[in-house]
Amino acid sequence: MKYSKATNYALHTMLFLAMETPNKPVGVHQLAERQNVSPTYLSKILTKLVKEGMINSISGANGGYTLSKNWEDISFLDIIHAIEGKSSLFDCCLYSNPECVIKDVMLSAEEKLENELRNKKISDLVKK
Amino acid sequence: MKYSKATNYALHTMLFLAMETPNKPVGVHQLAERQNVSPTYLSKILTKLVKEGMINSISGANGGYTLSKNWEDISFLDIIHAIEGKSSLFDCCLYSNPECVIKDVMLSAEEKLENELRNKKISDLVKK
DNA sequence: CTAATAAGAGACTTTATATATCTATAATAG
DNA sequence: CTATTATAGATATATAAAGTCTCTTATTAG
Ligand code: SF4
Ligand code: SF4
Repeated sequence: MKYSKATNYALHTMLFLAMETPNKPVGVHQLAERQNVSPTYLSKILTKLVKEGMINSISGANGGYTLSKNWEDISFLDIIHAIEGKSSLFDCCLYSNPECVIKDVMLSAEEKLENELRNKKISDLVKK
Repeated sequence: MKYSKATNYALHTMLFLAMETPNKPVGVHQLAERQNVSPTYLSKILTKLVKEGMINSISGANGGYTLSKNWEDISFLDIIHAIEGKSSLFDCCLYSNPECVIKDVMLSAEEKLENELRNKKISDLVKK
């Protein structure tokens, strides 16, 4: 079990954008170069962030990506969910079993992880 | 990112063994049947638990698996680590960067998850 | 001792997912 | 119109998970 590289790229891109001049679009080429990843692949990842409303994309010359208006509220968990999906880490075969003991432990542990990631925002990393 | 099925099988097997008469070996065939998994595959998973000293295996007629002496101390985290390995969930490209901000957040969140899993033991599920 | 039983080991196959790449299309600034 | 830049979809490659098969080793009931 590991976070995907795509999640890593998404987090770094958000951090880069947060450190840039606001409202000035940054092209995927530049973002990809800083992370040693192909622009087309990064583009595909960033499109997920666009669809979740975390960043805006601007086509055409001088286009690129900018952070969305509400970017200061975006948490690590939001970004991870956008890339990895929102389903639980633990797949139980019988969700209907109300007596289940294993599931409770696994889900409560996952909740601790998510709480921490929900409380950390990209904007926390920028404000010094 | 998801826990593997192998982890699921390992957790369930530990729970089954904990509910059985102590010291009476349970064969892999029986354990596999209860989980709808092939015996040879489950065997491969259980061998990992044997190597970590969590369970004992007994060959030959009337053989099978028993919990190890210290089984009451075995945590969820121990079992998960035995199957999934102990490496971090977050792979950072530059571990050497002391200024890293993303890594700190990811590792501290993982720590919260692990703390919870470390505090929950299989024996907690059996004692009523 | 022998035959049946049961775990372990290694090679292999299959399936699924992650990680890309390639090409074509759409939007926009100048 | 043309150069630039994002988006979409098909395809390809790599890696890992999940499962099978066969042979070996250990134990014990009889
Ligand atoms: S014990 Fe819980 S985790 Fe296991 S099969 Fe039942 S419901 Fe699922
Ligand atoms: S910022 Fe942190 S996570 Fe990102 S490359 Fe640097 S050390 Fe790694």
